[in-house]
Amino acid sequence: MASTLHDVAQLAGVSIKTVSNVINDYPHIRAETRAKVEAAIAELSYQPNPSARSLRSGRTGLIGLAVPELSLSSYFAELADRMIAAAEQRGLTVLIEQTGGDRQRELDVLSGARRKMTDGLLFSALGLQQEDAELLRRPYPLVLLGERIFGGPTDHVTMHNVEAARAGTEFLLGLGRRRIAVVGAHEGEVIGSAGLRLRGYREALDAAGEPFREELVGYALPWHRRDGAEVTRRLIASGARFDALFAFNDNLAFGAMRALQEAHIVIPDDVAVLGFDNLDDAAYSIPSLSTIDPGLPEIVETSIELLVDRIAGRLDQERREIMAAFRIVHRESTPAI
Amino acid sequence: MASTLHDVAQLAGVSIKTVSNVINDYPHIRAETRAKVEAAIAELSYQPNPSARSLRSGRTGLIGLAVPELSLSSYFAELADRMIAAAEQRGLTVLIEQTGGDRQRELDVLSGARRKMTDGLLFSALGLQQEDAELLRRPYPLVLLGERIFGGPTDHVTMHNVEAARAGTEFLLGLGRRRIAVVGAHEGEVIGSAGLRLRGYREALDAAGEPFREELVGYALPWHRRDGAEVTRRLIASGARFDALFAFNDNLAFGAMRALQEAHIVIPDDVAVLGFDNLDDAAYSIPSLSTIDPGLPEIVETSIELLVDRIAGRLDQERREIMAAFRIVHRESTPAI
DNA sequence: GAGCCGCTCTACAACGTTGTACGGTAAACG
DNA sequence: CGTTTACCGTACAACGTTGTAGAGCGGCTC
Repeated sequence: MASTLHDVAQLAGVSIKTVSNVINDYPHIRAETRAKVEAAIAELSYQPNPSARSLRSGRTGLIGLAVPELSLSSYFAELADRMIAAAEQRGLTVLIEQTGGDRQRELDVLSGARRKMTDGLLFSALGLQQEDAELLRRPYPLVLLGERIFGGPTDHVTMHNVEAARAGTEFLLGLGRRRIAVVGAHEGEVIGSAGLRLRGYREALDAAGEPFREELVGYALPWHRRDGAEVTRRLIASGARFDALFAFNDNLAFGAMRALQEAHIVIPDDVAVLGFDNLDDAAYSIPSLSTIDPGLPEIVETSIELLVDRIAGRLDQERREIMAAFRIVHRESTPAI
Repeated sequence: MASTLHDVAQLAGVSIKTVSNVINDYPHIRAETRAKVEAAIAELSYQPNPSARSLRSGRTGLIGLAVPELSLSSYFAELADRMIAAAEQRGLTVLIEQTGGDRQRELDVLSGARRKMTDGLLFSALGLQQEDAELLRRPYPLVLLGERIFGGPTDHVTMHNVEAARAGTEFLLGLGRRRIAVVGAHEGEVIGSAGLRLRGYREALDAAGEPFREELVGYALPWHRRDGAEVTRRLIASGARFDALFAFNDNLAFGAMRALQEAHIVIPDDVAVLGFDNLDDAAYSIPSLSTIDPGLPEIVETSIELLVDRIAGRLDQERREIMAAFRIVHRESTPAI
């Protein structure tokens, strides 16, 4: 059924290598020869065999994208969606691998069989920790995403977590809110989205001379909608008073809004709500969610660019750490100024 | 860097083919030899080269999953998530391709370069139409998902759209609601999720002796949250009265609920809302969404099973059409009985 | 004890492609 | 006019694996 270079060469009356040269845009081919070959390719509707090509060339045209999961966290679905599109523009195919955010499965991804079939890996870690940094030293192109590890041996694309969380908190303070609950903290975490965002929150409080109130900190792991709802229910039940709520991602915020409304707390009058991620859904929740936009398009373009660069070039050049620009998106869950 | 069968063979003092036999669980190998080989494999941390393997065997271990998109429609993210996990259990890797629901891009997927690097395709079409059925006749394993084409040349896994929509409508009628708006109809569509669900809706009305009111039909394409909101706003603005709303998917329902609440219409007292898909989010919206569960796990398992079967076996055996079982999930957006 | 069978292992070829080396021709140069 | 240079095309080998065929050996059957 499937035709090969050999068939095309025979039909066009040239050598097999000439057909290969035509396909690979080798410059020194007579127009006449090229036309003959192209006609033969069309007639046989020839398509190169990618396995043979990869075997010979050492490149598969595949890149891995390791994420915790596609559903539940819309953030990773949006990330994957954009990554697939961005890769396609560069002639690459994305192969998605789900880790569940589990440390062991993340380690498995790093050395699993799929590393032999991809040219590089975009690695969005959630279970690894700063101490695991050296485990990222691998003999293949690897770009790290996320905020679990900093200063590791690989290129790294991330966001301004501390600054953004600080700006978000300052934004809420600027609205006159003084008792700002947070949802999504992780017990004892220093590095990682939760730790960094909590740090930004505290910095803003300190700068404004507001006390840090432990009773307003809601711990949640993982960061799904249901966790946001549960934590917020507990905060409400604890009797702690708060006039704003900063959720460390939009999913948590959606769940938190749910819990607030159950308790007949009015958003934003009684409690202003701010999220983080600017998911597509944030514009369509009820009320629509004010949130921090971490610059996903920039993250996607940059990380693919870095990976492509590593694939093409040397693995030993200096590592790069890039942070995307953020901005605060003001919607209905925070009062108009 | 990477070691080959050759290296392992040399280290173990056996032939290259013996190593291959060990790896592929060929039964007739002395325990002693096997141990030697396995030690050598471990020492060199040998991993087979998938390109060479594919070239020689004709199998890549990859299967394509074509969906319209991963973000925006959580349904496809959940589908992809489960499909990746189900494939993994069978030693397969899923390669996701996004078509945007565009007919031309769907056709491109059918004959694109990726078909040469996958052993089969799970194809969730949205842009193709019944007339395109014959275009699905392909020389590779192909399982069709969705409801755009019926009776085509391939295996097909779908859901009971008509029956489920009818049951959903009867459920609303059973609550005493008589003026049931629908959101998500497609102008003139007969086959396709929208057409079939509209048919189920009409069948239920007919059976109950209720008139079909054209003014209660909201047309929406695509089926994103924003479309549900827009259509519902128009329905409200038109002055048409309705006491229930049946959205043809959950995203539309979320958008519709948003529009209803904007207009201070109380759910479910003034208007009961029913969705379709049972997304994870449906349990966490405000109010939580009653919806029709189309049996996603069954769809995923079945379609992978069919595809694996085609890959392993003959392509010419009779085509199969399988429908997953559905059920109605009762939550807050419809009144307690 | 001749013949047969099953077990264990090996040699060789092949999958379809691309890199290397080189042969030949025509144009450009000194 | 001889030599270099650019251009166009080819032959061969190699990428790492698995299928096929078969060799060698021991034990079993009759």
